[in-house]
Amino acid sequence: MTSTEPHTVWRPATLHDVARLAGVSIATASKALNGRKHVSAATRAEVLKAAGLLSYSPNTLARGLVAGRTGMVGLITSDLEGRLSIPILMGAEDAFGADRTSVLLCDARGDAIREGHHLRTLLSRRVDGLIVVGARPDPRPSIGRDLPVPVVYAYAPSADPADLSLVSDNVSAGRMAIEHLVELGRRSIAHITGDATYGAAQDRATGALAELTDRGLGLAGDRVYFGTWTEAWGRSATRMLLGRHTALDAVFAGSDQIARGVIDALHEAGLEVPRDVAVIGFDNWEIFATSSRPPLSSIDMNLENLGRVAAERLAAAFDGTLGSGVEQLPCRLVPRESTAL
Amino acid sequence: MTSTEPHTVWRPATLHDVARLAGVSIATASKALNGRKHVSAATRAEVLKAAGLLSYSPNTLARGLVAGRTGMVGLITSDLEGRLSIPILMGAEDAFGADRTSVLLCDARGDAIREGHHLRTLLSRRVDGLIVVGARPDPRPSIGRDLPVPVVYAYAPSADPADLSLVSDNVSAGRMAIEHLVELGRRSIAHITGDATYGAAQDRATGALAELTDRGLGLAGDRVYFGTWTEAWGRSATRMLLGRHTALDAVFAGSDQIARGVIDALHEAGLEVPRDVAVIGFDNWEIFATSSRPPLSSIDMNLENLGRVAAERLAAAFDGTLGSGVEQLPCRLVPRESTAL
DNA sequence: GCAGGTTCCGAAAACGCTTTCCGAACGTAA
DNA sequence: TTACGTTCGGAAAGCGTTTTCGGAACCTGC
Repeated sequence: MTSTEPHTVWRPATLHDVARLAGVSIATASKALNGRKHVSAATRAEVLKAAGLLSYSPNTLARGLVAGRTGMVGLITSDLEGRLSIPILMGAEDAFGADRTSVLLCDARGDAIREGHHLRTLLSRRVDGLIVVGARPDPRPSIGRDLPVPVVYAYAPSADPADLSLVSDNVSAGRMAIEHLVELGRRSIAHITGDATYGAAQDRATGALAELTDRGLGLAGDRVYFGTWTEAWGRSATRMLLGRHTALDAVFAGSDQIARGVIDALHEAGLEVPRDVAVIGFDNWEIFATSSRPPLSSIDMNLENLGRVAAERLAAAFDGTLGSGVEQLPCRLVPRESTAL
Repeated sequence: MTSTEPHTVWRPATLHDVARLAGVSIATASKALNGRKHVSAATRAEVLKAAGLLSYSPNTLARGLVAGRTGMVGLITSDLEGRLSIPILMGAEDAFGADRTSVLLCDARGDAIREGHHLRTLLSRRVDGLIVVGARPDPRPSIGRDLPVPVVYAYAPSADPADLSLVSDNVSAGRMAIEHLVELGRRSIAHITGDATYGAAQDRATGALAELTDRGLGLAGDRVYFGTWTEAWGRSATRMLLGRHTALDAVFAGSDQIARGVIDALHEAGLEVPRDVAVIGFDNWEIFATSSRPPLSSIDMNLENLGRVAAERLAAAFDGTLGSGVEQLPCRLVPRESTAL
């Protein structure tokens, strides 16, 4: 908190510096460093040595100016806690190769004005592409047609079918959860989930019902228990179910939080998980799933994969074409003790 | 998923285009758009009209090339879920002004190799500054001395005292928690917290003890209950406390997760929160604090503020000097029902 | 009608890099 | 020796800006 010497220590070396030190022209230096032809081995070595001495690091901006590509993509999110955007970002980083492409992350905080603002900023920075991550898995307004760069929507699809959207396959995920429970030998399965206005909740329920029907089973409690995405709802819905004296040996919860409420209520009722009732959640939110007792089996939306595919689609669009429509990506079952045996 | 027309619709207009359309030189166009002097009102209007027609948006890269500033800062994090980095990023965005400065976010995933890699990439992109966010609030290795740009460490301080680090003031936070409970009239206060190897845990405990001492009180249970950052530990520590038949009318928990375990165990024992025992947590992790029953009072580390101050320090460093050492930033009490009355 | 001062505009350099293209130097074959 | 091909290296243009500086046009007061 005290030092006050001027901070700037050294200006980064430029290609010009390297060339001068190596005694060649900047053209030759450039070619040598980039492995181009028309440079003798001796000169190349000389240039590399000079670059090393100056710890030269090429100015990516300048390079981008001439190449017409910046190697940056923008990620616009509305996800306040980063639970969605960080995994997606990591997937994208992986797919691009972190050294070739960097991600500019902007949080629009659910505000369309701010979103437009960020969009303009990113475009003026000449990002090569855009990933838009919504806050809830339902169609959201398109961020704009005819943008100068390709755009991929992840998690929340665009309402405009001309856009390309990547979402997790909630229907299959619903089937997957039921399949898992049935293979455990469970036959009286209830589905307690969140807000019925969420398309994802509907899709998961649809998938679950389809799988049950295919196996000649019905839903314990006779209906899907829609409610809110809270522990409290998980508890009260479970109490309702138990109060009806229906047979119950498994619950498919629409989120890990709901699942925790379910487990709570089951324990209260003297039932043991998974012996008496197996429980599976959704989201695989580590902090909830692993700190639950017993640890919670869950369906993971594979967000890293979403990010990875988004990056691939963008990369393809850079030198080619971008598709359109909604692409469903598979979820993944993460079994833990709450569905063990 | 079917459209395959070539994607690129239009190349963004350049200053050259604007100038041509307005019938002036690019120098004049530049001056007109940037509000410089030496441009007549008429010409300026003409240029602005042309820019509007072409929906011109200046190329920030090119601008950065000549200005020697990119208007980008790098944020290197190891925070897998983004719980820390997103709030810090938002604070930084706010302080910089999202239109002037953008944030390149890189996740090092706790890997020093990857961190070095990201560092190099960011430097070659000529970011104007760097924010390093650690995963746990303990000193971490410096990312490097004599970098060409100013660096601020947030949340986790750098081990090198020559670096500037911004951390939350855990000692004061500990005092704050105790003060709050005492003002509620509580006198038998226990402290159940996480891993003793965490400096933050020690600091909070130190603050709590100091405040108790200042008020002539001791710690219920006679010692700080260090353990793990889990609900399970919160439960078992609480059971131990209750088993000792010590008077207990409040618990200061080291994290919101621990606090939830504490509340669970209290309920199990037939005690009511906050009537019999008040509970305060730490982190103010919304999802835990608000879904707890009753909603959990907690100490918020003010991460947005951390980000904001980081941005301010960097901005000051751009045209001046960067301090060094560890700067403690205040936490904030968020009262909810678990300490009501 | 002319020195002097304002205004306004444009040519050109610069930022750091890549790439095209031309010329120099060398070696080889006739 | 001349002619030709090959291999290297450098000059220069260009990417899209900003900024400096010189000059043209105009106006003022004598």
